[in-house]
Amino acid sequence: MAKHGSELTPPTGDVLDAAFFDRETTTVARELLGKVLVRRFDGGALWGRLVEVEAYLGPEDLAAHSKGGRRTPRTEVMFGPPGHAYVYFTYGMHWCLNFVTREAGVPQAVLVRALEPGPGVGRCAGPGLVTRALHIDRALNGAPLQPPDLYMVDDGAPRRRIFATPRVGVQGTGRWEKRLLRYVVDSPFLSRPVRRKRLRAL
DNA sequence: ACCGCGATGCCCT
DNA sequence: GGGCATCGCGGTA
Repeated sequence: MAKHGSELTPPTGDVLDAAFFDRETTTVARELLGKVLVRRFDGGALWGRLVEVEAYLGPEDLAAHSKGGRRTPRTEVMFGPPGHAYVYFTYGMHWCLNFVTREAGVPQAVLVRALEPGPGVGRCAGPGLVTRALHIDRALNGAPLQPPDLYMVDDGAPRRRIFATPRVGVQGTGRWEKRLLRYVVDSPFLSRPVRRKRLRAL
């Protein structure tokens, strides 16, 4: 009996590989919706289905940590190859999980903002909650998105209608704060409700 | 429903 | 030292 995590088996299917992440970041972000994030540790497994993500398009994107090509110890993994985890710490208490996209040298990423939690998984309606529920922290920064520790699975679930909104918590970045780079599917597990009227279908 | 605010620590053109 | 890709709470409505 494992100490932590569920005893149940996570969904199986194709594991998303580096080629999946080595594409337009907005495309990757949209296609990630409905796929399953799996976290294994201590012999247990935790997982959830992605329902909310955001694209960060540095260096142009003034809301991205990699804006202006900023290359620092924190942003370093975003300059690396696609299909790796970028995990950063914010507000003194929260970790945020991103997936690095595009080829090495192009510092872009997709932020995981909300999941529909699998069995035994706590609330995942927000980036800080996702990492807390799945036990994700600095130890996974730079990790490849491959079994066993952390990976994405396409279990063949049907695609759902995708909507786009401005990104959460992005201000003072001119046109970037208006761009529709947050992608969601209709779900009760979003980090914040989306007004039907403002939804823009893709 | 929206709004303000405190917690808390790392980052840094 | 100021800001931060957040969260949960408590107030007002």
